[in-house]
Amino acid sequence: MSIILIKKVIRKSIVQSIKSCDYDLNINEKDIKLDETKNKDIGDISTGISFVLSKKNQQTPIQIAQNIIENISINKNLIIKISVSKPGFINFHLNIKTLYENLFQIIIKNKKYGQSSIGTNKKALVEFVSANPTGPLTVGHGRQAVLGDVVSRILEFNGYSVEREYYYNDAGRQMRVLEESIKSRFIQIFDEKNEFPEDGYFGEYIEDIAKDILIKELELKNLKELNIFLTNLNASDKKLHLKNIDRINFRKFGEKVIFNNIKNTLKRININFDNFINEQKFYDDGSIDSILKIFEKTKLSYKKDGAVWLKTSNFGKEVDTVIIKNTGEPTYRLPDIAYHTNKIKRGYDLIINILGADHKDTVPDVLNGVKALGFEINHIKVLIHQFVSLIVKNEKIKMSTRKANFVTLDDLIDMVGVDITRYFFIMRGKQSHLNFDIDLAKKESDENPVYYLQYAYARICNILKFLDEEVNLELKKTNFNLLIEKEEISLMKCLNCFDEIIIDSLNTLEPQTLANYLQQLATSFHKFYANHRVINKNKELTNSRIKLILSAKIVLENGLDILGINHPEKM
RNA sequence: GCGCCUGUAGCUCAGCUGGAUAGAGCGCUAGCCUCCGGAGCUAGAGGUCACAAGUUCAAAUCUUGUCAGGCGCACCA
Repeated sequence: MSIILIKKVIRKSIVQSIKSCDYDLNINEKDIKLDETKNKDIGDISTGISFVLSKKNQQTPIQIAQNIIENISINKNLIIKISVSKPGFINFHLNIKTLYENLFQIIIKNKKYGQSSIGTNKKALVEFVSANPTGPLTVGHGRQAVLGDVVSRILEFNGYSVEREYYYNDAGRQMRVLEESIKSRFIQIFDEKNEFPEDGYFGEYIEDIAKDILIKELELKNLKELNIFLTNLNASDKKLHLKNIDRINFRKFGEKVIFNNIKNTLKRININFDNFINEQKFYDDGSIDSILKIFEKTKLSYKKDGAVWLKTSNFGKEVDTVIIKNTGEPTYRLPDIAYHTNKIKRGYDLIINILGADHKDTVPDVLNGVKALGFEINHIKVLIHQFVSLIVKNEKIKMSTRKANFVTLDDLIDMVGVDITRYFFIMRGKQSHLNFDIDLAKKESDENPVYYLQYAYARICNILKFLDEEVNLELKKTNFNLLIEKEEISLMKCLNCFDEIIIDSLNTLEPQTLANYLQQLATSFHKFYANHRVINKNKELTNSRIKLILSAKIVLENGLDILGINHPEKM
């Protein structure tokens, strides 16, 4: 029986016992907090409920604990022993049979082991990355990309059918600046003195795009040919080439190149989006107009200084917010509201939006706007993650695509590989302000914790290769009772917790919970491996241990699959 | 100035719905392969859990204040 169900049984038994002891306290099962004990000699699961009870009842915690365990009735097949310790804890000792039974379940269920049915027949939408195509994805985007993908995988493991969605805007100010930047670099090819826009995109990729455009214009094959062409150019030729510049669509070309690059990068780290949604859609289908009319009608918006304002002060904000500039152009909030109502109308059971900390303050505006339009928003979850800071020569640098002080996600993948890239971002909580030191990343990549997990997996695969044909591996004939060593038991206990970890990561949507668990599991396996031989002269014991490591293999595999990390059989 | 996030070992970070002796990796010190992979295992050094008060039987965890850092507070997205 899984740890979740065992805990349920314990809670129920405690509540019944408390009632039969006539203690004065209204307590239900949810109030009984159960903890894993650190020291397994004391017990496996403990509770401090006696401390709570001793307050209203004139007895010491120890006395209460004694009373509770004297009056408790609990299935001996699950809990073999209950004890009281020091100031008044009640400790439950698991019956080892439950661990054996769990191994059996793991092997039967295999890839399905640990899955819950919470999301069965439910649809979820996860929106993430959503970077406008103004430059390559940076390690900053990488954090969000991996977080979003793993959140999606957690949902899928729990039965949800998930759509991954990327929302972008290729019409705003950013894109105009991009266009000017490319154009300026293009002109600079012929006229070095041409001024580059002060707030332009300074990255080298802009020059590359400009050159690509020229290569295409001149119908050349590659950069080499272009360089030859340019060295042979005289002054009057240069002017000639700048003459036709207005018919070139710099923005469109740039967008195409950059978007391809972004999609490529995502593909490299095994992230595949189902939908790409362009903001323009909501102008075209009239939803922005109709929302505007509703706001006007319900007096949630008003005109002032030539602009249209949304009364965000009605939602508890200090000031109102402009939704249409005096130029007649909407700010991003309006299409965002339209987009979110569109998400809701598409009928998902769960809508997740992953955003960087810089967007946090806009969330209430959008959600309140959607709510004001009469939509239910309880099934929308917004996950905020903190930034990745770049450490260069021991100094923190804020990454900016515009200022071109960033490390691209592609560079990171080139340096350390896909698995370490993914693991790097999910082994830490999304609220941590990550420091990314590129030199350290290179240096540590050989010693990275992700290898520790993969090594455990590869070791298991390797052992299985040495199996003697004479060993009877029939599951029903397996004598689990032979697994009694300390390391075997702690490995089995670890395996027993997987389903709880899964539920936990579903509730919190924090992937690092799972990453931490897998580290523990790998440790537990490596310790077992170091102390005991799986394949040994005793064929019956060999079979039992094979079942144990097979279970570890299955759980490692299921866990790594959720994290989207490979588990090679050889390293 | 206001709001949100963070401060834990030399470094990078777990632990945070309060529970028993605060953990991991890297780095440092010393051990362990006749034997299924030493990318591993064992032992050790290293901590006023930023600081201060409070709540509690119990605080790294909750509350308040202070200090330090990140991010917001646009007719940018």
